[in-house]
Amino acid sequence: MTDDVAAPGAAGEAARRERDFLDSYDPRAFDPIAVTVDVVALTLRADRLHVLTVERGGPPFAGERALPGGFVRAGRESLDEAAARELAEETGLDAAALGRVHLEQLGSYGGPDRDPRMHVVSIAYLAFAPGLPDATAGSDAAGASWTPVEAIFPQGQPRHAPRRPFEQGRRPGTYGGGTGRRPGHRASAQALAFDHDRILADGLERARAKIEYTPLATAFLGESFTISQLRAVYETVWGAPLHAGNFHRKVLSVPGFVESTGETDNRPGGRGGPRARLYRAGDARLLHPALLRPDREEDVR
Amino acid sequence: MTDDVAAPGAAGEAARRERDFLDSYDPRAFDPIAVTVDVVALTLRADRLHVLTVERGGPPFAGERALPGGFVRAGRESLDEAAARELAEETGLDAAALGRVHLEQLGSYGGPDRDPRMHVVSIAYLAFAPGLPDATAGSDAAGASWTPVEAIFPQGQPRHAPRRPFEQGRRPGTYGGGTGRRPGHRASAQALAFDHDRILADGLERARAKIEYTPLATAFLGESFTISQLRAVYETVWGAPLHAGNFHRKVLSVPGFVESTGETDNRPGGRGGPRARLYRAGDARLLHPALLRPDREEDVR
DNA sequence: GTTGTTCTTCTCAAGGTGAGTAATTCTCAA
DNA sequence: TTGAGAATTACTCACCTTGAGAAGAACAAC
Repeated sequence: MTDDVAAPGAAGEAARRERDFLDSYDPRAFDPIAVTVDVVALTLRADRLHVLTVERGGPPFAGERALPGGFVRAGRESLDEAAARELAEETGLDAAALGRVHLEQLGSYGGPDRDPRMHVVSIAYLAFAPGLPDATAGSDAAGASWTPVEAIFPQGQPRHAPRRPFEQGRRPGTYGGGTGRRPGHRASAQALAFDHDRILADGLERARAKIEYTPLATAFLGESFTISQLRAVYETVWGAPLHAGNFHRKVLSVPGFVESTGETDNRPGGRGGPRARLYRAGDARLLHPALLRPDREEDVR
Repeated sequence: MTDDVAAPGAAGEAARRERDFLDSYDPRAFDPIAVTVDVVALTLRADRLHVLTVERGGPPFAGERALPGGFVRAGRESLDEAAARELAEETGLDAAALGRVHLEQLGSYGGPDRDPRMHVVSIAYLAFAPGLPDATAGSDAAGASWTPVEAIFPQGQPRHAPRRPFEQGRRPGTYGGGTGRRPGHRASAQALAFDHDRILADGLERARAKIEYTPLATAFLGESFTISQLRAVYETVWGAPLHAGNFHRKVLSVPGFVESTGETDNRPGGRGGPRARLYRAGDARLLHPALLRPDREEDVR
């Protein structure tokens, strides 16, 4: 049915009418909606997940913390470009360093009341960054800094309390202790301005899901890394300890996930054990088979 | 570090400043960006995947086909509401019928030149609908109709030619034949207006991925269905035949995917075989373990 | 040296998957 | 009426992946 999907016939007449239409078109005839990009930039520091936040310099929500973001420059940049620009401005990274950062679109948030000024549609982006220097506030953002995710969602919010299928190999600092907040403590009020709590929660869930079937966990690490460091990424993002032996076997058996550099770690601050072999990211874009999160029975409902 | 994530102190002063700011705020001070929603609505008709398209009544791209969509009503609706409204208008469905339709956000498209009129950011939505009546053009859309996806992407576009691990159980009409287009034939020019080809391609890939780990394939079917009908959904969306026996075992073994109604099909147009048992969608939101697409080695790269 | 920790490799049992076979029930056409 | 063909459903079997545990070797700290 209806096979005339493309109708390139009668091109001259149609082109003239299009021109007439565009000449008389007034972009300001509509009620305006502002378009912004917000970035959920995640990184790992000292075995804890951190998110880049800024302190808002002016109203609305002056003084509160928020995700970095800003208005899209109308007619001059794409959404991806706007997100990359905002991230670069806030972190002070140059294009080269930004090349090692994974940036993908997360989703859009467009409720009419999410910003008191006017109807603002925000396109959220998710970034995975390797350990970055302290975010020296680029220009407009008053104070950009890496905030521990647990400081915003004390319990790991949309996630349930992590279970421990076994206690062996528990690594300290992976979850819990450090902030002095007791487990069970929850953020009663919102921690970030606007609906950025929700955006961050969505970003975290996306990150947790994405490292299951893509090699993006390596984006949190440097050029070369050990299997243990890679495992620490998974344990930190998922908030659950993993079986070291099985993880090792799995990572090496998935084709294209990592490839050996032939070198070994020089162990700067190790707590014992043999020198680990170093690997770099392979050429796989998809993990096959995937590394699945343990114990997701509850999520099935 | 920086534990003062929420700063509710000095509330009076801050509130007064916020009010002053909002009173003097002019929403039209910025270069405008228009915000639209576009919907990739998929359904199954006669064992072929169809997408809802409209013929554009006016410029730009007058006369060409496009995805249904329209401007978001500033200050009056959320993105989700706008997408549901557009879908309802285009299909002529009431709220009740729309309740059976799955609608989720797909992604945003915001290149500065994707619309010749001005910078338009479009939030795309993806809908899974059961067999719907002919889309009687609601109001504004000239002619809304269900277009076979193969008419837009003759070869199944972003997908490679489907392989056949086995020939047994090939169902006619699942892919290939019907349009008279020979395999190998590709759409050279774009088939849909704007960048809607790309949006549709992204929607198809999302649909293919989503039915792997969610029970959303049932959203293409009626209240009750047979395992074979469910398998036909997977075969049509994935464009590859599946092993009937293994599929059967798998679907029944995943907890919460389907539940028996106790009844059997009355077989309106069957080609033989015993009456199949009927099932309805279960209460699972995630398939565990997932039904994975066969043969994705190439995608891994 | 001794102790404890980490890296790496094995083993084993349990469960999921792809492929094939078969009994049964139905439609359709000779 | 009968036989061919097809669909539903249930098995079987070999293979692979996974979770859990164990163990040897290498290294740091006391």
